[in-house]
Amino acid sequence: MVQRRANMRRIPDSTIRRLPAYLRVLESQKEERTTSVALGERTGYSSEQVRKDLAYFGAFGTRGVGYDVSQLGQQIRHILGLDRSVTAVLVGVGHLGTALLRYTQEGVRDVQFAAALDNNPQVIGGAIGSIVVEDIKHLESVVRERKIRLAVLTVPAAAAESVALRLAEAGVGAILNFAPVPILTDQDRVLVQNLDLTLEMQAMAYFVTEHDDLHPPVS
Amino acid sequence: MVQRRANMRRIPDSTIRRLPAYLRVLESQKEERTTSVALGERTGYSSEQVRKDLAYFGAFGTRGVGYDVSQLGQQIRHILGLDRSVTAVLVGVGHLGTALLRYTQEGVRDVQFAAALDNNPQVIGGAIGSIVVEDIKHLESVVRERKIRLAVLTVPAAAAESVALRLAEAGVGAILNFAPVPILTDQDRVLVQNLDLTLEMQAMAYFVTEHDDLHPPVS
DNA sequence: TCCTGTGAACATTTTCACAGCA
DNA sequence: TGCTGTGAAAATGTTCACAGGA
Repeated sequence: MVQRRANMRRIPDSTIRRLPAYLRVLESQKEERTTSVALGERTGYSSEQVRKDLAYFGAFGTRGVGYDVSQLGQQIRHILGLDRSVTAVLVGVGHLGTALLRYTQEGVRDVQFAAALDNNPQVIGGAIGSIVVEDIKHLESVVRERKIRLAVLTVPAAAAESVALRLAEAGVGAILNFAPVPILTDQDRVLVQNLDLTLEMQAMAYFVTEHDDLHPPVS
Repeated sequence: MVQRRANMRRIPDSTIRRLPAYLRVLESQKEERTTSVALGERTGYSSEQVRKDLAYFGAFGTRGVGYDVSQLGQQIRHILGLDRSVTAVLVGVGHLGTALLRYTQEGVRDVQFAAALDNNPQVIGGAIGSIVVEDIKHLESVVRERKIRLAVLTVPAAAAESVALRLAEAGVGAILNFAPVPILTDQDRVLVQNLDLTLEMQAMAYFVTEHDDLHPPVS
């Protein structure tokens, strides 16, 4: 889960996490108007949930009618900061990093990577789409000069902590960490979201497992 | 979030999601014993949280002492079903799929992929580690013959829904969907967890954005 | 009438505080 | 004394139910 620096906040985290999903539906929408029911169906959330989420930032739907698609989209982009082109740095251009670099070059609504860094000479200098991979030794100057506030970490476990430290030191505001080890330090300076894909798969295993025998507390 | 088929449940979802993190710490642990405080520090959760999670399935720590590392590890593996070698199928061997295939071949504790499928002739027949990529047209027989219960979807958005349908039809119990579009159908037959990495990045953008101007509900 | 916006009820999750065993 | 296990309180998140404007 996201750990916050301060805690004064008006919009719940859970709402923030759903906004990008609404946004994507809105951007694939041809009609000018939509409703909370339609938005709910296409995102998998309840219509009440949708309305409550949108109401948090004073969304103006029209009673009896619904929401204006482009206006609402613009508003969500503004909340998320996506209208101010959030620039990010990706560290670790392996398969996962490459996948993320490609995804984010497909849509305009996405977070844009201003740089991709790696320490592998075989990778440095190569391009993923329009982004040229640079040497990780330039991490500090890249972050400072391009005013990067968001970092995505896709490095091996062993490197994660030290790279995170350098990123925090260089002044990024948040780190989305995909390395298979949690980043635990410096959480008052940067916000860290750990997202470990192998852990997610292990959790899923539970849901396909028969548990009849489990609960009688084992002795 | 995970949507459940039934809802009788004793261990909360939130607990299940943390168990793999505890497990990983336990397996990198040299000492024979550990405590809820140590486990908390290394996973980023509070010690009370750890104790409560472990108590759900009748864990036996020893008061005044702590938990037996190997016993607790074994117990968590059992809860998650990882001691019965959960076999999974990966569909879509792009960069993300390849990354997942590699990760899960590194540790014994992980979910093991029994098959990887794709529709690209360039990819079919190739190997990622010890796993040979097979033609997606064999999806149904692969799932049935290898008794696969868990599917990981890393296909393009356009293919996600139809592949999910085939997987559900073939009898998998759960789908972990990384495609940038939510799987919404058939949720009473299979459990679906949608995990969209680009959406996660967009949500992170919020946390590095200044919001002073936002809240005065916009008019 | 239709669909939003929202207080209130409900449910879930986390944190607190401490009793109790080794 | 040290650390677990657990009720109770607090916080957070979701659903219900309906008032009210277009």
